[in-house]
Amino acid sequence: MAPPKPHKILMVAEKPSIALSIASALSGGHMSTRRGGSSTEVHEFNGTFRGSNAQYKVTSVIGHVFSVDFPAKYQDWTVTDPLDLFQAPILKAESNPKAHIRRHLSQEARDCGHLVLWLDCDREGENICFEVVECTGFHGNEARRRVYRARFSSVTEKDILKAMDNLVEPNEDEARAVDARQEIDLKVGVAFTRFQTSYFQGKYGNLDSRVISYGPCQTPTLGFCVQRYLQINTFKPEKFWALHPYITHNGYELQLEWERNKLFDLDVAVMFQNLVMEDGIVEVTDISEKQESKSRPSGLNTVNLLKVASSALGFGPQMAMQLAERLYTQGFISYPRTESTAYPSSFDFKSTLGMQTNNPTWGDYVQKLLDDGFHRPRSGTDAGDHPPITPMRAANEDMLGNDAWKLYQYVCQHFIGTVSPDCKYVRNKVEFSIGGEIFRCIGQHVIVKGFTSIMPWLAVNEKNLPQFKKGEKIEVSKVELYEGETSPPDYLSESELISLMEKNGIGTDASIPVHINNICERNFVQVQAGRKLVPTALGISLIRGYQCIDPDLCLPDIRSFIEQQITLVAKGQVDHSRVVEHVLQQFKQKFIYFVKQIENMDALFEAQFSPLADSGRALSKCGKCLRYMKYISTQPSRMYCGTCEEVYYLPQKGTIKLYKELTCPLDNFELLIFSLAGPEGKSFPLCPYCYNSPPFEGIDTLFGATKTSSTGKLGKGAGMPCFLCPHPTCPHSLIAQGVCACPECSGTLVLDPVSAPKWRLYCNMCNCLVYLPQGAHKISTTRDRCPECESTILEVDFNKKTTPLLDGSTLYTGCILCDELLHSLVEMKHGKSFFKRMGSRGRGRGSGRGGFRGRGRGGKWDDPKMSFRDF
DNA sequence: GCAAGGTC
Repeated sequence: MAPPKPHKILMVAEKPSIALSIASALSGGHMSTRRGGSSTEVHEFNGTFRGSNAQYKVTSVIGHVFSVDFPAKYQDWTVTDPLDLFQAPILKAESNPKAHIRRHLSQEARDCGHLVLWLDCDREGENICFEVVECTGFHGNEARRRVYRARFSSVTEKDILKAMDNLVEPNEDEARAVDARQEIDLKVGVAFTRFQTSYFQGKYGNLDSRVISYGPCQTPTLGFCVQRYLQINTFKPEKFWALHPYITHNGYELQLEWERNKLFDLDVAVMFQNLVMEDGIVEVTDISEKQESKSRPSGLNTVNLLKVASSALGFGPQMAMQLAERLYTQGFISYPRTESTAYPSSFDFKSTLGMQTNNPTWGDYVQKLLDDGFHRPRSGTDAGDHPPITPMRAANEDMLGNDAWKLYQYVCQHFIGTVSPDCKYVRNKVEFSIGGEIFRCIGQHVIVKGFTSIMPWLAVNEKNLPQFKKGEKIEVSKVELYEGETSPPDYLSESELISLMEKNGIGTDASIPVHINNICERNFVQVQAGRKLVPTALGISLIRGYQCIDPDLCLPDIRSFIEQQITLVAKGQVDHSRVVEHVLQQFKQKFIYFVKQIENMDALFEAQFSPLADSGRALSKCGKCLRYMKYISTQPSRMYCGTCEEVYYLPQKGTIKLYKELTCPLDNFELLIFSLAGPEGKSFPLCPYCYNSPPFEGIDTLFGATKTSSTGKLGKGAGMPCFLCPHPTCPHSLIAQGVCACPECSGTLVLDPVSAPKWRLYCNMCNCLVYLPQGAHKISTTRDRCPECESTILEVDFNKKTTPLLDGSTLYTGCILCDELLHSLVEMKHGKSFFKRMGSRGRGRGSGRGGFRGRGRGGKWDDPKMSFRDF
C-alpha cells in the first residue's frame, strides 16, 4: 500500500518579507524557494500539520489585492452628477493588474487542501484575508478544504510557532469594516473633489491646480496647516515687562528669574521694580538639590523616524521612506515600516551592538557598552507588527551615499541610545527674596551622560551656580526692567504636523507621508525652509470656505467619526450595509448643503483669483466668432474664448505659441505650436478645436493620454494634434507631414516644422527622433512619394556656405532612405535599429510591411510600403 | 483628473 498522500497547505502573508520569515521559522531554514507565476516568491518545505505529514507552500500578496472604484459609466466627469455617486454601485478591481496576484494565488491554491492566512494582524490584514480567500477559490466552511487564520503578535520564530499551534478563523466583521471604510472614503472623496474642482476650475483662470481635491484625511491635514497660518495672521503682539535683577557672587554675575515671569502692565511692573530697587538686598530663602533623570528612548518606529528625518535631517517623509526602504532592501536596517517601539523578548541586542564596534565615530562607545553591560531598552508599545527599526549591518558613508548615510547614522544612534544608561543630572534651585518678591536661579550638573553621549542633541545643558548659604544676604547690582513683545508661533513644521496627524488618528504610518505629499502636490501648501508648511492662497481659501459652510468638513473629527462608525461593524454590533448607508446618508446631506452654500466659499475665491475672462493673454483667433481667445498658462493650460464662453484644453507641460497665423481648414481656428521643454523636446502644430474634438473617427491613440486609460477615461490636455490628423489635403496633417514608418514602434515619423536649424523628424507615437541634414535653410515635405519605398520625398534647401552639393547649389529633393546623399546626412536618436539597419545593410526597398500606422481607420490611401524594418 | 489603505 502506498502511504497516504501528504496534505498540501498554502500559506499567504501580506508581503514577501513576512512570507520569508514565516517559512524560515516553520522550516527551520530547510526550504526551497521558487519564483511564483507572478511577482511573489513561493517557499516550500515539508513538515507536519495536525499530526499528519504535510507539504507547505508559503507565498504572499503585496498589500491589498483589490481596490474599489466606480463603474465606467460614472467615470466621465461631464456626464455624472457627483451627487449620484453616493448611490452608485462600486466595483473591486485588482489594484495592480500587472502583478497578477489573483492568478498566482489561484494557481498555487489549486492542489492545496488547506489555506492558512498570515496577513498582518490588523483590520486591513483581516480584509486582505478575504481577498485572498476569494482569489484562491476556497469556500469558508468546507470540511475537506479549510481556511485558517494565524494570529501572531510579532514576526519572531516564537510567535510564529505559537500562532501555528493556535489557528483560528478569519474575522469577517473586521474585514467588512474595511469594506465600509473603502466605500465611504471613495464616495465622499470623489463626490466632493469632482464638484469643487469643476466649480472653481471653470470659473477662475489663475487657479494653479489641476485637481482641487477633498478627502477625510487630506483635508483635515490641510486644516492643521491653515489653522496655524490663521493663528499667525490674527496674532496681536502684546508688550510685556519682566524684572531682571543681577547679583555678583563669588565672581559670577547672575541674572535672577522672577517668579511672576512677566507682567502685561507697565505701571505694575515699574511698581515692582521700585520695590525691588528700594530694598536693594537679596536674601537667600531656600536652597534645594534634586537628582533628575532623562530617560533613554524606546525603540524607533516609522512615525518617529519620519519626524526626526524632517526636523533634524531635512528629509521629507516621502524621501525619508525611500531612503529607509533602500537601506532595508540592501540589508543595512531592519524593516522600516512599523508602529512598534517595543522589542520582542528574543531580540539579540548583543550582536546588533557588536556590529557597530568598528564605527569610527561611536565604535569605542559601543565597545564600552558591551564591556560594561548595556541596558535593556525602555518598554515601548508593541503593535504586533515588526520590531523597532534597527541597524542590521555596519556601513560607512561610501557604501550608502550622503543622504542614506545620514538616515542610517540616526538609526544607529537611536538604537545605541535605547540600550544606553539614562542621563542623570542634579538640579540645583536657589530661591531669593527682594523687597518681598520671589526670584530664583536654576543650575544643572550632569552626573551620567548616558544615552546623550550618543545623541548629543538631547544633552542636558550644564549650568553652574555659585555656592549660596540659606539666609545669606547679597547686594543687588542692578535691576533691569526688560521690555519684550509676545510673538506669533511659527508656521507648522512637518514634524509637528506628523505628530498632530498621529494624535488625531489621521492616516497611518504608511499613509501619513502620502497625505502630506498630496496637499503639497495639489498646491494647497508649500514646504519652505526648515520644512515649515505654509498654506497657499488656494489652501487658505478652501479651509476658510469649509469653516464658513460646514466646519466639520475640515476638522479631524471627520476621520474619527468614520472610524468610530466602522468600528461598530468590526465589533459585529451593526450590519455593514446599514452603517455604510447611514454614514453616506449623512455625508450626502452635507454634500447637498455644501453645493447649496458654495457661493460662500466662492466669495473667498473671488477675492484671491481672477475670473477666466480676466485671465491669460490674447493669443489666437476662435474659428467660431473670429475673436481672439486667451491663453491661460496655469495648469491645466487651456484656451478660453470669452465670446463663446468655451474652454479648449491644450497639451500640458510645454509652451504654446501662435503658429504663423495659419488656420485649420476644417474649422477656421488659428493653429498653435506646442513645444515640450529641452533640446530634444518635440514641437508640433495643433488646432485648439480639433485637439479637443477630433474630427475623424478611429484615432485611438491621443497625445497626452495616460498609458493606463484602460477604462477609456481621458485626462485634461489629451487630444489630437495635427500629427495624428488624417486630413488628406491640409498641409499640417499626418498625411502631408508624415515621412515614413517609425523604426521603433507602429507610429509614423513626422517632420518637425519648427525645428530649424536642427531639422528633425519625430515619431507621433513614441520618443524616437531622427536628425535630418543639419543647418539646412529649409526642409519641407513634398507631395511626392519615393518610387522605391514610398517614403515622402523631402525638399532640402541647404545653406549656401555649407551645402554638401558639389556644384554649390542649395536645393535638393530626395528620399531619406533611398537617396545616398540624404541618407548619409541622417542620424538616429533614441533607439538603435534605424541606424544599425541602415548602416549595415545599406539602402534597400521596403518589404511591404509597415506603413502609415497611426492614421485613421478607413483611410483613402493605398497602403504605402514604407518601413525600415526587414531590410 | 477624484479617496484612503495596503506594499513596492
